[in-house]
Amino acid sequence: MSKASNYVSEAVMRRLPKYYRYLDDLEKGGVERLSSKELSRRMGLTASQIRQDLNCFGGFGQQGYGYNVSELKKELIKILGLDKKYNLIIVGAGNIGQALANYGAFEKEGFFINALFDTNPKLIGMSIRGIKIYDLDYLEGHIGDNPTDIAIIATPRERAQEITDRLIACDIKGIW
Amino acid sequence: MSKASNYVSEAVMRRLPKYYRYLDDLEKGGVERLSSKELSRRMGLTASQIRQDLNCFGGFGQQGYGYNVSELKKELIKILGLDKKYNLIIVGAGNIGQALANYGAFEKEGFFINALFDTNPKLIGMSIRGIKIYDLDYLEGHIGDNPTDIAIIATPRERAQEITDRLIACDIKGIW
DNA sequence: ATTAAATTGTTAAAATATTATCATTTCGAA
DNA sequence: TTCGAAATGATAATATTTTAACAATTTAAT
Repeated sequence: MSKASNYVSEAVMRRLPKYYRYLDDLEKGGVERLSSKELSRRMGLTASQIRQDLNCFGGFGQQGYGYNVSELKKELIKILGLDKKYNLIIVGAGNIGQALANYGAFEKEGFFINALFDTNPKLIGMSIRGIKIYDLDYLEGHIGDNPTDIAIIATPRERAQEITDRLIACDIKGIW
Repeated sequence: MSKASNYVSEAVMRRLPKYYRYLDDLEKGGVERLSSKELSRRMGLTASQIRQDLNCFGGFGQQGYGYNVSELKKELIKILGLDKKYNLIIVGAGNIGQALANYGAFEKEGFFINALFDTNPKLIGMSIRGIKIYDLDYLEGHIGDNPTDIAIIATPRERAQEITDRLIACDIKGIW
């Protein structure tokens, strides 16, 4: 049923979120079953590519029938890790950082913003939607004390490199 | 000097903005000359790839010397169209749409937001930084009357497809 | 119960993209 | 001025990605 190889190419990984979004829409639209051909028509890819992409993770379809939309969507959720929760921090509490912190919809997708960091004394100590703004000096301390999966860098570009280096030193899994 | 072929692969196009950002940083750091080898070291690509990518557009380098940073940057500006001005509209004046409209830094890069669109009667008629919010019904009308290069969709996802269709019907060059 | 149509998963072929190689050119030191 | 080191741009080799083809299986109609 499922393939032996465990390596999945980057090109495939890039397409997975797109598959997921289409399946989510189709499921919401009440579509239950779907052929690679039909999906290819909608997405503008080839049916062959879709079948090959999905087969990297296992034979989710059924010959002569196609794919079950909900089932396939569930598999994609597992593959993409959308069923997991992620803890975020935002470095830079300026315009963009504040806008992101205020934008509540991330929680629904499993992303929880735990802290903001900045160097501006006027901002340090403030809270946005209950999320505290800390002194940038405390960055490593916070990451050491709190599980942190992803950091969003929302600083002027000049500072981004330095921040990136510091985050990498902390073993952050994802930087955005 | 320059290559005959005029087709440039998507993979190359995806890398160009990254080249530009590195060159911009290097120029600001006072670096005048640069070899493909040195750039490859910094960017984590192969020197060969960099040379081949750049050669899609012409022989900007000099044997035995390398590339002149400012000159190469200028070429990339031309290739990427960063010297041009673009007129934008934002469809959806909710959280994200407003945040984008408020974020002034786009103008510096040549992107001018000309209008916002929404269906919410409370928002229609309002202005953000002098940018008016129009009724979504007026979308086609506005695009017909004003040069519009790019549309940013900042609506809930359910509406995005319909908006996209309408924008495509208007011959918008870019949708984000 | 048969059969035709539809569809998958897999294998093979074709197309693209990346990397290595190398002749040629330029710089810069002796 | 000569020579070696450094570097490009082009070409060739390798690797990856995409597409096509097809046997096997399932559905559904007659």
